[in-house]
Amino acid sequence: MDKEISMEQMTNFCKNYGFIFQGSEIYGGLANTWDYGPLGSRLKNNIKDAWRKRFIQQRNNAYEIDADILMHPKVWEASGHVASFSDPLIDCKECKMRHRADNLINDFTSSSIADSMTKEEMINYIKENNIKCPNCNKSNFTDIREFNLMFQTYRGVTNDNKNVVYLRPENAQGEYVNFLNVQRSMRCKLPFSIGQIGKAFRNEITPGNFTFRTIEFEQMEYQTFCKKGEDMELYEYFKEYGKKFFIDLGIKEEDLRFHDHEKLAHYASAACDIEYKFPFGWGEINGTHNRTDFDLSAHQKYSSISQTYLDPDTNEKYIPYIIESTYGLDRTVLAILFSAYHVEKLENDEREVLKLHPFLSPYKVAVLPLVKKYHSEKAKEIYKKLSNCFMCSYDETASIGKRYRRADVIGTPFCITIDNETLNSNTVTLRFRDTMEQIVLNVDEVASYVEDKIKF
RNA sequence: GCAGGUGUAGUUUAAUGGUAGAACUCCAGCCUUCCAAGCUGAUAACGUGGGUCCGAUUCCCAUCACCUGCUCCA
Repeated sequence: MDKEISMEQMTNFCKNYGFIFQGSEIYGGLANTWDYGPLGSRLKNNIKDAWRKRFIQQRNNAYEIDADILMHPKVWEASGHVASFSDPLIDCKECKMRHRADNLINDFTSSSIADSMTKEEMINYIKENNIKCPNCNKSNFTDIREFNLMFQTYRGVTNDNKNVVYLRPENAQGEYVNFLNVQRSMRCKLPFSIGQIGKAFRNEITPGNFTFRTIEFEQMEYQTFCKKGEDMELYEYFKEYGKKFFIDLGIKEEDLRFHDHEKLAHYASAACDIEYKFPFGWGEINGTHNRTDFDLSAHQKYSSISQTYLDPDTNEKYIPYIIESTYGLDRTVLAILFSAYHVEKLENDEREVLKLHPFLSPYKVAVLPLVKKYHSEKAKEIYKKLSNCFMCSYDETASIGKRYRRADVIGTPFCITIDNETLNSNTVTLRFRDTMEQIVLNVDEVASYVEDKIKF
């Protein structure tokens, strides 16, 4: 961006132009929920399509699925989320600092004995050993409260514990439990990939930065199943492939960086984020993980269904390794908005312009009659025709200059004006958003001209 | 979850213990033949709930939401 824009200004921008609205706004809002408006959902869907093109269409042996949000509860036991997503939290009554009880004990003893303790055992241990708050050095804690990051609900009409189901906290398990289904039905050989776009839910209390951290969020996930030994090469490959994807979407390379993890999640042997430089600092927009054979092994154990692959080349049977590359869709939308937002100084004026990749733009062409009473009939005719090919907008109010600006600020790459020449010789003036250059085209050439320019 | 800040039309804001004025935007009309022109008109706001008070947008309390910084998570 040429001009710094704060998170607050971006929030207002998104509201003003119909990209993103606060969730349940008329009721005062619900924390960390945001609704995509007409332009925001177009942008988001275009990003999904761009991802599909790069990750499914243009790659060999890659398949998209659409798994259910609700899955068998055992899935989350196998994945480790039931255990590791419920942290035993404890608050210091003196300084109000919140801690994890198991960490307090483990740090105190320099061991991992708390990992096998129950809640009561942990409370007692802290009391007996007079473990102090690391912040204020006093020992006056609340009870332990377990806070599970997974949203729980119940199937059936009774709130019986046996009927607990979870909203998925990640999409990945949908791909893993369908590994064999996809492999058989698509006759896949390793390595192959399963991608999925969908919503996931995490019941986090932590505040978000606009849509950066929300309780409901959408991911574009890509799981590549491979032979052990080929995993690290693929891992490195997908890190770079992901970065290139973001650059192709229009994010500047200097606003991106890799962040290798030292502390790893329970399922991963290697993890690296791609981060974007947001106003609040660097924030993760992609995560690439080497999940090894952890997930499929766990599902084999919990389901008693073999998750092995018979390698036709070597006749070996083994559980594949998985390289996961996850894209936070809402975060990608936000990063792209920040990247695209510009304020340009003109001679006596300035313009706000969203320099989106044309493929991502909500509208591809704005159709503008030069003078409403002379040209609007013809313009509507052309608008109707072009709308068969791509999203168009139509604007006949206020001056032509103002209408150009309206198109600029929402990222429409092309404007065509309908004037007397259109009526006489069937030509229109086509104007580029980025350079404000104009060319004259025959009406019948517009669609194919634009189609060519909006490719991803 | 902690600390601080903010909350008045879509946006930016003004004033006020006696229910609010503007600019921009948007809409309608006039004008206008290529980059936010002009004129006329219209719509539109005190986050929510309590309390004090004859009366609260204003003072107090609570709550909700957002922003900033921590913390946490990945």
